[in-house]
Amino acid sequence: MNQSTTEENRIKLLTAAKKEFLEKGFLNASLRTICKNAGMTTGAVYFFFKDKEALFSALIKKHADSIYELLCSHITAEKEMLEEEKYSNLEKGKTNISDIMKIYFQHDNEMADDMIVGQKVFDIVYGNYDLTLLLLSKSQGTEYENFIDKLISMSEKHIFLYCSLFCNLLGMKEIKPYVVHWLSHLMINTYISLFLHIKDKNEAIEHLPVLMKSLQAAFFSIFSDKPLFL
Amino acid sequence: MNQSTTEENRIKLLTAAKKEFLEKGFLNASLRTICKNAGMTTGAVYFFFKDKEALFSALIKKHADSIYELLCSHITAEKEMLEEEKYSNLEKGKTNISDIMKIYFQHDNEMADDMIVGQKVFDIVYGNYDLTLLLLSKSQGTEYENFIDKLISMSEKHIFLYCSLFCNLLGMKEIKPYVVHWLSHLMINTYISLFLHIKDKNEAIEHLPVLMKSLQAAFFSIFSDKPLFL
Amino acid sequence: MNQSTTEENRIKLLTAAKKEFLEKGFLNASLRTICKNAGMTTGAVYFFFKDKEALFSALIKKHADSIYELLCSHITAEKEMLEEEKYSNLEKGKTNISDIMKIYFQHDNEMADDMIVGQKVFDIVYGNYDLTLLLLSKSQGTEYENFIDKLISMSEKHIFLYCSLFCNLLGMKEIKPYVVHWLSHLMINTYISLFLHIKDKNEAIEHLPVLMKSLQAAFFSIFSDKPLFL
Amino acid sequence: MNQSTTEENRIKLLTAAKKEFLEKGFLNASLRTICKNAGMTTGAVYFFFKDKEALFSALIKKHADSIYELLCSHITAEKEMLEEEKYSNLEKGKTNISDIMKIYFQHDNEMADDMIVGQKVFDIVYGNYDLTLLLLSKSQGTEYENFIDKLISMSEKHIFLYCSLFCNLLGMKEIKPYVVHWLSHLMINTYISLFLHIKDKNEAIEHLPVLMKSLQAAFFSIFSDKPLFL
DNA sequence: GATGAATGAGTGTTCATTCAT
DNA sequence: AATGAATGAACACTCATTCAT
Repeated sequence: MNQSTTEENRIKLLTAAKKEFLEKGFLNASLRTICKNAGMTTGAVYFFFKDKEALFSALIKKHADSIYELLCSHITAEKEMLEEEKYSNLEKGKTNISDIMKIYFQHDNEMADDMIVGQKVFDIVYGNYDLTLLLLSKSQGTEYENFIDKLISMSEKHIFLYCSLFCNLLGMKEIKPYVVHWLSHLMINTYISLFLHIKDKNEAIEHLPVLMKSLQAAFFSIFSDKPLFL
Repeated sequence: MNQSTTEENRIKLLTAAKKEFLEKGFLNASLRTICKNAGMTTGAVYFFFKDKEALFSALIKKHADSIYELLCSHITAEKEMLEEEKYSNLEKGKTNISDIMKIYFQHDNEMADDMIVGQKVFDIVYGNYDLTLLLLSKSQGTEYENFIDKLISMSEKHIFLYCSLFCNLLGMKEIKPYVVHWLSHLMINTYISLFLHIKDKNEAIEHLPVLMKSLQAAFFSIFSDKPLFL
Repeated sequence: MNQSTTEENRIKLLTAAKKEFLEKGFLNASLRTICKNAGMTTGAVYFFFKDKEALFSALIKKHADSIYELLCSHITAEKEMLEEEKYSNLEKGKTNISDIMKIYFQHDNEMADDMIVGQKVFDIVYGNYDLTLLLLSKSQGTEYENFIDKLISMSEKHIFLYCSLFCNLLGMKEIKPYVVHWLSHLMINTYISLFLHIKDKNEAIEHLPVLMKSLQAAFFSIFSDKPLFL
Repeated sequence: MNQSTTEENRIKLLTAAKKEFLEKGFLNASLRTICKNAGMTTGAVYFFFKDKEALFSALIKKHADSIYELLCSHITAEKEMLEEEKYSNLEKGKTNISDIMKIYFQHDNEMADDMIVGQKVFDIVYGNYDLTLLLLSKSQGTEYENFIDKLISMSEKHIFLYCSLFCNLLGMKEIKPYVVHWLSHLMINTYISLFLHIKDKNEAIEHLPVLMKSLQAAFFSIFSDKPLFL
């Protein structure tokens, strides 16, 4: 018991910090309160952590990194798929969107990739609900305050590749940058909204197919001039 | 001159407050700074306003209300349209989604209702860019911090009516509440994201048709079991 | 009584600050102690002063300025005397130090300039003994921590002019810069040491003639190769 | 290896302390920083030293002592010289200052005593420039903060003897105590100023003859009533 | 011999708010 | 109608020091 006391105190501090940050957000959280709740004195926090922000980061760094990296690897994977040129049989400028969608969903059926990634994300994200909440909603004033924007802009690059490819095949002019951004925004916030509203992971996962299908509809509709698929 | 001085001072205070809140957000804004910039002393603010939050509210109340009410009246209007039962020719449980869409877009062609509302919203929202920014991004810590959620949950009721009607006609079981919420989230955030990224109203409006079509695709795809309109 | 309370409080604060700074020096002084002794709360100091250093400066600025300016004007005056070329009858390179001293002390007898300046300095410096003490001994950590150096380097320029002139007349090579600096150091510290040791102004003034004569001896000996005026 | 490790750690600590004290002065130095730079933990310092001040003292005690003792022994030596009564041929009350100076400088030519002491001082003082700097400029808050005063008041006793003797021979009344103090101040600060401004020992020594001659002029001028050696 | 953890009082500073005038 | 003075609690953070191990 004795030798673990320090680590226990560190954890007490982190636990109290998590609670306080969740309740008040980073900026309004009080180190005093955290220490008091951890049964320690104000100075103690500075033994373990450089400053208030380091305490916050210590809570969520690993978590934030794993979320970020999962998205990175997903995007890298998709990029490779595009480079494999599944769409290479299609004739540039003369293809129509239905042909593209057929290929897209073939692949999707095989891999169900989007949903697999979705599930992985949910494993992590729901694996520590509080930390994710901290990261997404309570990090204003820290280096993580733009975390969502980072996710969006990463996903944006990925979506842009698809848009470029499809526009090229369809003979359309490029999708406007903001629309690409918006699509990315849509996707990332779909996950985030789901997370924030549905506290139970399995229930969230049950929602995924519908949301994905709907997002895909939103996405592909971009490439059609017709009012809507009629 | 004398009787208007007071009103002038009120306005100076509000102007300085707007600047400060925009720069730092509600919580981090300093009343001291506001008063200094308004050329007044700290006490003055308490003559005009009950406290810091009342000052913030005084800035955006009208603006927030008008946005809120516009959405209300839009929803009421749509509700009436539904009650007029444009879809009454369709046979319950035996209609398919294409039929519904035909009617939906007929009406839309006549009215271009969604886009008209969109334009009205933009008139208000871009009419005072700063106040909208305050409301959407700088209101944490005030009664308005959940303003977006309020919009979403109002829009939710509206979307729910459509969903109910369509499901009924299609013989589907009801759309899950969260999916309805999410659709609403999608729509509201589409406006908000557009606003935050595109500072120029006309440019924003140019984006609307694409975004609306895409949102409609997302919406209608909900009612189809098929992977996607193929 | 009521309307003067604020100014009284300001003075209480300054008085308490003076006491605390004198006892502990700027860096080790505690604003809390100052406020407590002034019968005020910690925040009060920030109504009157920007920060701790501004409180210190408020105490001694005028005082420091008047000392500095007195020295400035003295030096300017002496410079003009040199420009009047009292020494113009002497032949460059062929004069000896006794001739120079004769002229120097002629002027000095008329004006007793050095001592008059000395007396003025003492009027100011002893006029508020505590403030001078603050400035000279307790200002580490403030903008005044190098005040003495400023005085020395100003006096240095003045002494340099004399040295240049005399060396020129004597046909000597220039006095080394450090020696000029040291002479300046000598002079300024003579005043400062006197001040710090002799708390009574008149007693201090009684010492001046001896010290001045001795300093002059130190000064003129620089220009002689002989062991000493024998 | 083991038994020297402790000593090595002591030295690491002292080295890091020297650096920190030089940079920030005693009061503003941080034990934390010292320990960190020494690669040790905060507690370690308290094994070797009683407290912060003991650490400082451990650095400079020997150095300060040797400077102090050199001055002591010099003064003792001079006292003996005086007791040998080199000036015993002179008639009390009827001697003039020139006669005294002749003897003084005779002795000085033989021994060049002042300058020899000066060189010894410089060997020590420049032998460890950092420690001397610590002692002279960074010791505020420690028992050494008045070290210079101690030197001055010791040298004072020495100068007092000369003054007494000379006054006696000259038939003058005693030099005032403060003037004696000031002369001592002059001398000690001449060394200190030289040290602080001229980092190179040999260059400093080159300056000594001029400074000494000048100081001697200052000294002997004290015993003359005439305006100055004319 | 030295660590590493923890203390607790201390720092200067900022804040929204109050209130007599 | 508005000032200007003052409050007092709160803030993040630093410090020299202690002590069980």
